[in-house]
Amino acid sequence: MSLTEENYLKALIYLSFLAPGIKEKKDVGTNELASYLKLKSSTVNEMLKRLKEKNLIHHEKYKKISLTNSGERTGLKIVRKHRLWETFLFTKLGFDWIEIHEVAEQLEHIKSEKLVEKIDMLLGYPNYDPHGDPIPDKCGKIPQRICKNLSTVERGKNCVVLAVRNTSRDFLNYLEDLNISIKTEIAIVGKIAFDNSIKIKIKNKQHSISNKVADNLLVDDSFN
Amino acid sequence: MSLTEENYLKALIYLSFLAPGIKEKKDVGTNELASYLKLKSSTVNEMLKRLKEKNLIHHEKYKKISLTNSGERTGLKIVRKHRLWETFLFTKLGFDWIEIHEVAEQLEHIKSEKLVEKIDMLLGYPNYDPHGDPIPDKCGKIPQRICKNLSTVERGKNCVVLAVRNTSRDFLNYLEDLNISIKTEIAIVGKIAFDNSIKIKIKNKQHSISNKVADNLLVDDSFN
DNA sequence: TATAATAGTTAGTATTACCTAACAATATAA
DNA sequence: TTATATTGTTAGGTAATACTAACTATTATA
Repeated sequence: MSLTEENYLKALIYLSFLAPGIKEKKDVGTNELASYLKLKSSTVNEMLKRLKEKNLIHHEKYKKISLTNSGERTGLKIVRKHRLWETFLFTKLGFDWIEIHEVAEQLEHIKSEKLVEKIDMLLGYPNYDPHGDPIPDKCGKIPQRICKNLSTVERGKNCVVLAVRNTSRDFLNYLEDLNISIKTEIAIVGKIAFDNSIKIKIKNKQHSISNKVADNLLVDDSFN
Repeated sequence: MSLTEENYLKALIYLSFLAPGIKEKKDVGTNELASYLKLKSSTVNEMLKRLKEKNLIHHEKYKKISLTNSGERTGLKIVRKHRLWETFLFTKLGFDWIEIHEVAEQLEHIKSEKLVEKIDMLLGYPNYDPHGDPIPDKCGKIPQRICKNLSTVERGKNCVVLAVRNTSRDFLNYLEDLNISIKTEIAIVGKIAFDNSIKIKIKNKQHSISNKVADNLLVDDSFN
C-alpha cells in the first residue's frame, strides 16, 4: 500500500464519518474528496479505479464513494497511527498543539506494526489524542466518548462537544454565533458562582455562557 | 529533497568513508553505487545528473563520483537521523539490534528539524548508536572515537575495532580467519586469569584470543 | 421540461524513478 | 599492444501520480 493510497483512505474515513459534525456515515463525492485532498477530480478518479480494484472502496460510475470493510479497517489503522504519533509528539517531546499534525502526517506512514504498538505502550494506551479525538484501537474500534454536561466540567479543563440536547432553532443559532458545533473544542476558563454562568474559550476567543446553555451541551473531558 | 535523493547521498557517504574498513575518503564508481543500492547503473546515471545539477556531487563523464561539501553535509544529516532513530528504537522502545535498521531506514526521512533535536535530547545527546557507530552532530561533525586496547575492555562489554597496531602478514591473516576487520563488533565474553587470554564473540561465534593479540587491537567501548 | 449549474469521466501530457538493451570508454592481461 | 573484460552512458520503455482540457451525466431551477 502506497503512501498516496493511504492518504486517500484516510481522507475517505474523515469525510465519511470522522469529520466534525457528522453524525452517521455518509457516502463521499469525487469532487468533495478531490477538494479535500487539494487534487483535481480527474486525478482522484484514476485513483478510485485502483482502490476499487484493490477492494478498498465501493464505487460505480457517476455514483458516490463508500469504503469497504477492508478499506475502513486499513484507513482506521492510519488514523490510529496519526493520533498516537500526535500524542507522542505532544506528551513525550513537548511539541505544541499546532506543530504535531504536520509531523504526524509523515510519521503515520511508517510501516512497522511493532513500532505502533510500542509507542502505544510507551504512552500508556491512551484513548484520546491531545485534541481530544479518540484513538482507534488495534482492531479499529473507536473508544466510546464519556458523555457529560458542559456545566459539570471543572475550571481549567478542556472538552469536546459531542452532542446538543436541545435542537430548537434559537439554540442552534446561538451556538452558531458562538462558533460551537459537534467536535468543537472548549476550554473552561472560569465559573461564576453568582449565576452559575461559565467563562469559556473557543479558538482563542473568550465567551460567557449561561448555565442553561451549558446544561444543553454534552461534552467529553476525559482526555485531560 | 526527495527520499530517493536522500538515499543516494547516504549511500555515497557510506561508500566513500563510512563503510567498515575505509581509512580515508575515496571516490565512488557508478556500478559500485548501483550495486549497493540494488539498482541498475543506468538508473543511477540519471540520478547522478540531477545530483550534480543540484550541486550535491562532483561527477565528470566516465569518472568517479565524490560528494560536494553541500552533499556531504546533507548526507550526514540523514546518517545522524538514522542513528538517532536506531538509538531511540533500541533504548526507548526495546527493539532489538536486528530490527532497528529497517525501521530507521524509514524514520530517517521524516522532515522536521525539531523532531530530530527533541529525540536527541530525549536520548541524552548520545555519541554512539547501539552498534557503536558514531552519531554525527547537528553540524555533521563525527565524534572522535575513544581508543583503547581490547585487552583493557571489561567482561560483558561490547566494543568496535578502530585500528590494528601490528600490520604483519601473519597477524592480518589471523584476524581474517577470526573475521575481524575495522569496525567489527566484538563482545567480551570472559577473561582467563591464567594466561590473560580473552573469550570473545564475533557475529555470534565464540573465539578465544591471546593477550598478545588483544593488545594489538585498538577498540572503542564508550557506547556501552 | 428545457436549460444552466454542478459533478464526474476521459484523453492526452509531464515527471519521477525505475527498467532493458545496445553501445562507448577505460582498464587488464595475454 | 591488441583482445577482452569491466565500467559507464545513451536510448527507449513502463508504472505511479500528478496535471489541463474537453467531454458526459446528473441535479436544480426558472
